[in-house]
Amino acid sequence: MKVRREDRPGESFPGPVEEGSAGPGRPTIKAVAAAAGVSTATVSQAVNGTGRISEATRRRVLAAAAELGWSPSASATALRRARTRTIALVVRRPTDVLGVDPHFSELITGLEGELAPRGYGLLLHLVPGLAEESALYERLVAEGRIDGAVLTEARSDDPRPGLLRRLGLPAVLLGSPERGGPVPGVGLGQQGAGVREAVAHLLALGHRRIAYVAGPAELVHTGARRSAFEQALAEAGLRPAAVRHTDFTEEAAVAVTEELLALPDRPTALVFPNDSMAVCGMGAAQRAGLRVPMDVSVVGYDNLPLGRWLHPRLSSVDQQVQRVGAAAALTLLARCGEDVPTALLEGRPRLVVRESTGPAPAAP
Amino acid sequence: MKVRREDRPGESFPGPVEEGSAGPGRPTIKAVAAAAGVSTATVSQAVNGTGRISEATRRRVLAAAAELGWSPSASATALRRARTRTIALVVRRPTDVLGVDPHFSELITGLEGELAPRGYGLLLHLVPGLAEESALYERLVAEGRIDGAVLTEARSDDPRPGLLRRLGLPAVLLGSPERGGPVPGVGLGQQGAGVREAVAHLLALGHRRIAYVAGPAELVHTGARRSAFEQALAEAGLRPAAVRHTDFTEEAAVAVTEELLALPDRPTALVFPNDSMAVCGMGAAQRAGLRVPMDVSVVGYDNLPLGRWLHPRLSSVDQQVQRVGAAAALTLLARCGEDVPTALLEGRPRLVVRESTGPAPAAP
DNA sequence: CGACTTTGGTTAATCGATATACCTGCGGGT
DNA sequence: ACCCGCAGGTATATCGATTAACCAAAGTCG
Repeated sequence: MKVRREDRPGESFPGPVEEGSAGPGRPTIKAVAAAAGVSTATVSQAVNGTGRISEATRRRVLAAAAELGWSPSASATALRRARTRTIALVVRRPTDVLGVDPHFSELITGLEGELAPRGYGLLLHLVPGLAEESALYERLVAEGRIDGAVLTEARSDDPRPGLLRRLGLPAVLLGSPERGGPVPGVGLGQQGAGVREAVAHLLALGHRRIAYVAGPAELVHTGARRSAFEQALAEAGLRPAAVRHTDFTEEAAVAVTEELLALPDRPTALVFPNDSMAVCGMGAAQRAGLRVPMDVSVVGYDNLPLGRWLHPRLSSVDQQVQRVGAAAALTLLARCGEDVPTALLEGRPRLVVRESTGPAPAAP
Repeated sequence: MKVRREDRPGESFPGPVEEGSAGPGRPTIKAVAAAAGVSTATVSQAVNGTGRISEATRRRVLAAAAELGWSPSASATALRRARTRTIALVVRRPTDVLGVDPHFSELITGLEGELAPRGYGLLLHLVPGLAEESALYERLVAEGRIDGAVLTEARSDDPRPGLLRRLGLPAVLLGSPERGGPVPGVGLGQQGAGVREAVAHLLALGHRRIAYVAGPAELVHTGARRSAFEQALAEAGLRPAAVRHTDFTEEAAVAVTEELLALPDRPTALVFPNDSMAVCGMGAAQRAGLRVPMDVSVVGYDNLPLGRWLHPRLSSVDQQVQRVGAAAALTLLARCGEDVPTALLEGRPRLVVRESTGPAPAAP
């Protein structure tokens, strides 16, 4: 199919929109001032609540503004105040054929919930790699397009906090438990607790050969979770059946699962670093003729909505990404000089037990 | 967990970022002009390629700009030119507890691919309902925050194209085959073809009792696909085993599936309006003790990445959402006065046959 | 009663870039 | 020698809002 444009008889939306076709254009502060019989300065002060304006005049101005449907121009305000009321979220996508991790959908939902009511916008960008991400921040800052940025997936040696600090751009970092870095970290910090709970659950079900599928080694949370996993097992006097690092792709999930299930001493439970991969792993296991959870148990991470509806329903660690997003937004807004309540992120990651985990199979 | 901020000994990122902490602030066009020994007008013209500037001076200016790391201020340019180089995408999410439909991730990927290289940004907003969506456009336009908008999920009596036309905002509408409306439609127009192909596939497999799960009746594509479905069956001398409208939520998918499978004359195949719902339906069927595809076949729509990895792998109609996104971006950019190639959207929706469809079970 | 404060507003500079109108040499034609 | 045209820039108004400085009128107080 071709995008309409040629071979159409009754073309009704020609080329670019002609300027001024919408009448006299949008009203400016001048029009409002004239309508209210005051100066533009008064309008500005009335709307912003600054300066000394009588209640009567203020109402008159507000009425005039509403009447004309006027809102201050974002560009003009941004220029004058050097604040754009825009926050950037840059998503690095592993490969460019796949879409964005569903994880981000949740995060965005959480962010938007706090940003929108305060008149802030979310500027979304997708980049292939870390180098492009840094270059993008430089450009966005150089152009003065944003007031702050949300950094996701902290890495062990992450160049971004330092960069943004140098650029003077407020930022928050997700996925890092570290304190005192160049930018504040938010949530996703007690990842270990979630993993520990998952391990405890599996141990209680009688599992002894538990394998762990980890994310890319360069991510901070990968290490945190991995050591939590190993430690939790160690406390029970066990060692991991296996630990494999992956690049977070579905392909890798399938490949690793197949490999783990072919091990001479097959693990009875698999712990995955996110739900997408867990789903893939579950599929791979089933395809290999194993039943979940009778032959092998599977645990995911993130508790995506979809997991509730699969068969079997996916047991997963809920880390409340939405709330983390909200907290990140609040923290960032505070750093942008906005007057917001302190971000409270009560609770920690919790395991949600569903159907993909069950008693360990009797020893063969 | 609490967001760090209190009870911390070595606070190292205090309150709002203090102004000017990053040195002399970002360079302006004046600095570049001074460095190059020319006027600011010359700098502007050199950078924009307008006016008459000698090649030598141009290079000198560009060098100075690069040296200082200067890019024109987006706010200033936007104010002067009345162009923000920002496009809005407003996502309406059915309920606020769930995240964003993965479908949108694909769409965004496609949009970004064309927007980013041209220096355009994507402003993302989430709203609960249609009324809020319209109000949001009004605000964004009143504030002059955007140059255009991508409208998704065309409705049969959609107020948005008219609204944006009145507001004078360039826009494209996704999911509408209609021509000649107030704004151009893009792709997602031959939905019928995809459904027809799916039906043909099922018929060839021997299915005779095929049920159709439809989206909300108010969406344009729902009607288009539904009639394509009924027509395709009619051509084979059949009637739908059932047609049910839903609100696109996972809950509805599960409920409808359970209802359909409990029908006295149980359908042997189910066609869903998107992959998320198909996955839910598949889960519901399996949970009801049915095997997919031996007892019941399932077809989705969208061909999301995840479908490839489930067990069984999901048969689905691929409508190339990413490409549609790219085409939408190009069409919109053209309407914004940008010089871009005409959007070509070759191909039409195609069925991808995987494992969730199989021969119809022998009649009981 | 005159200096002083307070109230309620206005004037004008400013943010950074763009575009129009306007100079300034300089070579060429006559 | 004089005017013209043009290449190559520059001075300045402008986009729309904010804000510091300022001002007029109306209390206020010793």
